[in-house]
Amino acid sequence: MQDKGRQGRSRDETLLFLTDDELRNGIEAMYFAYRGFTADPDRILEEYGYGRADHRAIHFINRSPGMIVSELIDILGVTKQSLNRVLRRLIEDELVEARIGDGDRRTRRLYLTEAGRDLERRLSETQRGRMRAAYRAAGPEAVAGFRTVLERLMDPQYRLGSRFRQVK
Amino acid sequence: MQDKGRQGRSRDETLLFLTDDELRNGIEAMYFAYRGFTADPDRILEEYGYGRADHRAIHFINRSPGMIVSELIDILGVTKQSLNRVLRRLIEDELVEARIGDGDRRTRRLYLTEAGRDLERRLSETQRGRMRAAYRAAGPEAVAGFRTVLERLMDPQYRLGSRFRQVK
DNA sequence: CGATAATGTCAACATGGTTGACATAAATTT
DNA sequence: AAATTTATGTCAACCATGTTGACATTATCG
Repeated sequence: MQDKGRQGRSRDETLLFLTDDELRNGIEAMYFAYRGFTADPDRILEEYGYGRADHRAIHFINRSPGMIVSELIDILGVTKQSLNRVLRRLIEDELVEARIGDGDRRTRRLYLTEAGRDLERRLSETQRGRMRAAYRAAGPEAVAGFRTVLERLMDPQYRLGSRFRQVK
Repeated sequence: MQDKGRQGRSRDETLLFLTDDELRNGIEAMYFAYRGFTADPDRILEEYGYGRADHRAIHFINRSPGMIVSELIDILGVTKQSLNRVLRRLIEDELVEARIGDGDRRTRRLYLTEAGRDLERRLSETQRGRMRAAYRAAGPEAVAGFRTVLERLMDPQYRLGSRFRQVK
């Protein structure tokens, strides 16, 4: 945290939070925080024989019920083959239901079944629990900062604001 | 961001940042931010035929040169077999050097070679670039909040303070 | 000397990604 | 109406990265 590693860019304000050291600390913090953040759901998923990929599908289907397959592919950033392997099992296991699209009958609208919502709730509860504890300990201003930086770290099309009003 | 989904727990202060909705937004933000955050290094690694596991090993060896294998295993949270597969290749490719421990000759002290440091620098530069842009756009107070929440999200033994003075 | 510790290695397996090729049904364009 | 495009599904092969279990070597410790 000392003042070292500063290049030519030093204005007269305190830009210490932009030193390479601070940036490296932030990078490491992201790594460890993400790991902690996924640890609890991973344990639950293991009971069911599911993995993180299943969790993500469940999360986003719950978040936007009626989403079609190609939208989910875009959000997850995986190939249709990869997603299909996941979806096929979730549908077989009756956690997810795929209904034929009303307008465009080529599409499949995805919904969680009651059992799907139950698992989602279990997964989400532990994760929200950890998030809530972190938020509570850090306080509202820290949380606002946390969210601001996260939004800036993601690729712009995934920012909360952009995600549900695509231009296309 | 409206006032909905609040349960019985509402004190008279503004606890809106603890609503399930806000928590879910935070969870999603972590997911997308982590993805953005790893995207640039992933592209570079692909050129070399390396993956994220190699990146992590390189990162931590650079961070603490002379670290022994078992310490790296603990930090990464993987098995020795898994790490060994990664290390073997990095050593063969002469990005990492493993020297016999001075005191305890059973141990191997790990160091990046010149080539290893070069790759580390390339990987780190893009990642720091993104982090710097996010930090700069968000400002120092947001950054402080970001770091506070991240520290709370990780398992306690990985917090920056704890990591280099283990009780053991 | 015997037990323990640090490391390495082989093999088998699981998860979750990829690419490529092909199939079907429905919508859209010509 | 026919041709093309789109949305989805499927098979197969492959890769990266994790796991468990078994075993070997070398060095340290009691």
